[in-house]
Amino acid sequence: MADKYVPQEIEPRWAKHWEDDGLYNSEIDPNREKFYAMTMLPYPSGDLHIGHWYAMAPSDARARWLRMKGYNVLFPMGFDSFGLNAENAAIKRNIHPKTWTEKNMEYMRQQLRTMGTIIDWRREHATSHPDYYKWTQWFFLQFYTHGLAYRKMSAVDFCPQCNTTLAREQVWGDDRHCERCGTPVIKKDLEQWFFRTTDYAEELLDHSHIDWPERVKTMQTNWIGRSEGAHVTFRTEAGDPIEVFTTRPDTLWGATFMVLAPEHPLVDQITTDEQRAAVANYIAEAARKTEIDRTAEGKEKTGVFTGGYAINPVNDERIPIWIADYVLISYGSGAIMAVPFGDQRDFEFAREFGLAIVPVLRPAGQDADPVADKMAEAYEGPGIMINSGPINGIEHNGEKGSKSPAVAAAIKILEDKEIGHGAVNYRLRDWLISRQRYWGAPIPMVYCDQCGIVPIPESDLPVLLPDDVDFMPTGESPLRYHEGFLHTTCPTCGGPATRETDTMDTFMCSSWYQFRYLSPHYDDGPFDPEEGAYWLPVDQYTGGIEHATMHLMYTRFFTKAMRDCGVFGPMDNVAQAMGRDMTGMYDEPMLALFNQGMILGEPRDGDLIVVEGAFAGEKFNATSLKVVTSIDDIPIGQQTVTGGEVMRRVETTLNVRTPDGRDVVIDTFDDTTFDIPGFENANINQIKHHLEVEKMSKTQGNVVAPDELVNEYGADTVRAYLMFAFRWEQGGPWDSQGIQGPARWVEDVWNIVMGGAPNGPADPKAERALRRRVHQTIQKVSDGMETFSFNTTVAELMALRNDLKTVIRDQNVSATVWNEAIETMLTLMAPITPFIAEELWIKTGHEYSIHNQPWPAFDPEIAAEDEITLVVQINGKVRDRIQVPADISEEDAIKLALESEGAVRHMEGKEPRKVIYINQRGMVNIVV
RNA sequence: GGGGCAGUGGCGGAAUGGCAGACGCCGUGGACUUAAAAUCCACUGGGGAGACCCGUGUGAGUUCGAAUCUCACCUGCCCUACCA
Repeated sequence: MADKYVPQEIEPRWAKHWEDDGLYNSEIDPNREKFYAMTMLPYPSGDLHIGHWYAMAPSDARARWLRMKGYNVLFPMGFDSFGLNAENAAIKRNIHPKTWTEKNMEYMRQQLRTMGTIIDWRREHATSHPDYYKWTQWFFLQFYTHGLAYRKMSAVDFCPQCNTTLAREQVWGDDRHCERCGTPVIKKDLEQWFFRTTDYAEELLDHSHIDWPERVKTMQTNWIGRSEGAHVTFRTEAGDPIEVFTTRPDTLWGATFMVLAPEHPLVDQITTDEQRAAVANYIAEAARKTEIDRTAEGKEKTGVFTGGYAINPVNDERIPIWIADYVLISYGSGAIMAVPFGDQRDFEFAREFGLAIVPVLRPAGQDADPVADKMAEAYEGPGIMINSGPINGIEHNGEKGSKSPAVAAAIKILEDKEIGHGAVNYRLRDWLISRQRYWGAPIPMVYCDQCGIVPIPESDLPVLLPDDVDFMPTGESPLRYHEGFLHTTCPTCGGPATRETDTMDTFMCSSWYQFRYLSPHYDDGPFDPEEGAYWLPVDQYTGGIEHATMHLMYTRFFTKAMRDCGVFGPMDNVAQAMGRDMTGMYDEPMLALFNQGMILGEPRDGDLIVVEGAFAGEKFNATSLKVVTSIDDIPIGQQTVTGGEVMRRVETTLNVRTPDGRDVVIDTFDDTTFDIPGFENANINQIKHHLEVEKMSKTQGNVVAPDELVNEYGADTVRAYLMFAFRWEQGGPWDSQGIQGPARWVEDVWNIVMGGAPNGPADPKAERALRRRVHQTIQKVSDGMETFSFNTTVAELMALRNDLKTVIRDQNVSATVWNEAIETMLTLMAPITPFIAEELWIKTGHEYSIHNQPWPAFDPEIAAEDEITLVVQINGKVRDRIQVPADISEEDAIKLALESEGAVRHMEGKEPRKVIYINQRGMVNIVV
């Protein structure tokens, strides 16, 4: 063969050619339908890992497919380049975050270019560049002006490792740890900036205009946590109001005590002198306890009586006020009315402290009222109200909110008596955006003794990050110690003022980046209205599920807030002139979303070793070490020889599991001899340790480097493998053997195409069969691209390869039919393996570029089978298969089926009771 | 405790009411080779000489027909959690 497949030569050449030509430059074209496809932008950690490839390459393939289908496609890329990693690197390695970030981005750009994407690099942006964060700051000012940003002192979550506050969404898990570093958070009282996300709670619950995965919608819905009920105002004996939220206002007549969160502002006032010491003690205890301690104690209720009393507004009963840490200051009003009869937590608390329980409902289907002393747990089900004055006899049907007649009746009474009103409460909190860190966009505000909080005028943006800063992790922003940054003059009065030294949560930068791609160098606004009117909104977004309640909520909030601040106004006229109807187009950032899965590390057994040496206490000091092939070669229970499977290696120490299941720690030294088959001068570094299926991480040693794969196999093969290996939405553990399949496929295609057309006598039947297969492949590949079923898409193309190999062996189609098949196959492959498709396209005498070819048209007539296998079933079991013409009539099919050998044998002369004919599947089922 | 998703060969997976296991990896046998790699050919869910039988986490059900629909259970993963 004259020409061998050398991806290392082909791929860089085409990558350069395409870029020099601007083949993938996306320009506004009102005559063509646009498609804005986007993948979540990477953080510039410094190395593109296999997860980036897995997220981007299939997305790129789909964008390419849409492009060939005739859409004007925009597929941009940028960097989420503010953030803690850069700052931590600065502290650790004494490199400036800017230097570190820029260097990483430069390297990653090069890596990304090997992937063969249709990224339009002219539109790249990085969120840490001043011409980007100027507009992040501008959005802050817009939100501030429109009342969507406010500053408040509150108990906020603080990560002691990252030395900064976190938004509620960024605190994860049972132990409430930092999303980024895993350290449990602590509470701090701080003045912080918030965005009013809760104003949008109701709108964020509405997912009806977006095609997003159910899972994401459910997670967001649960996160927002809407509950319907009522606000009720109780009063202390002194007349101070205590507002509570309840989902069960119908049970108000059973409220026998109140509980305040220990941090509640009224606690001090209510507490009587006798109780003061006990209360102070309890508050101190609660503050001291970490979240972990609280959970560790399970649901054991603790609390203290304040000595104070409140009046139940519906029946004027005098009820005691307690404090307890099961009431959270951060939810609702930080105070509850306790109804031990109908709420399990209140029930437990009442039983613990001997408080009154008043039944207020007769459970459905029972003919006697419940007796408080006999109850084992609270009753939360439906029934008829009792002991509840004006609402006695009304039904609580178990439905939530006003759908329950009893709840509706209770709300009416509250509103009539003006002691409360129907209300909706959300679990969602306002978004805390202040971060006490350097490497982020400065919040553009100043504090003036004369004028108070003053926004920086738009014309003075951006507020630049100073370069010369000490990166000491103090828990306060390093900017606070930068005199030149800190001290400024008040924009209003010109007097001395200090700047806000906190920076913004980096999720703020990524909340609007889809807009900046449109015009990354535009100077008169965050994006060019001309571009926006054409490209917006994003048609297809792809990325990981981990951002369901973070980035994906924030960007939805941001888009809606932008709309309400009038940011999209300038686009309207342009859109109208273009003939685009933008109704509802500013409500959601991304119309469709697809979540790809994650690639996990490859599992592997550790080396089996036999070690000679001696035990020194618990450890075994090795003099020689040998890798063996069988567990039977390892002696057990000896003093000078041990061994087993290597489970872990830390420096020169090995953790080994012996054949009888014990764990031994083996120390090796400079003079320890190593005998490892396949290595000349073996050393400890060549010992392989056991790997479980886990997330990839450097410390685990299970990281797959895409650069190495590209060097070895070429980007086309890596792309194809990532699309073929798993269901894209699922992901799974890496399999280093599996890449052989796609590697052979790509190489086969090369050899098939370079081998040229067959030259034997053509067989019309074989020609028809080949054309049929080609058109069936067009349909299946198109369907697969549409539905993100990339694995079956590649499988179909592999199957076509198999058929072409058969044709080569049989040498029985004409050059015309052959060439048509090759042409179509290359076009179908172009989105998946862009380099080899282009190279072979040109080599087979076609015009540059294959990536400007239209997607092949599917012809159902050519794809139709003319003969099918008729499956004959008796009572649902396959008993025969017969070849019949595809257009066989029902009668003929049934007749042939009844006469078939297998059917006759299994019917044993019985009469068919019923015969079912399935046309589409070519099947006859005979019931006897 | 609440909510969601999933369970198919040794492995990744295909089939969403109609021939279970497409496509690929691994494996086995053979060809080529002094040999190996690569490549090519054949086989590759289990049982059985075979006709056939069994088989999609378990058990029931609906149906002429169930991996697919319904119910219960088991297992795993994800989210959430004293949310009033």
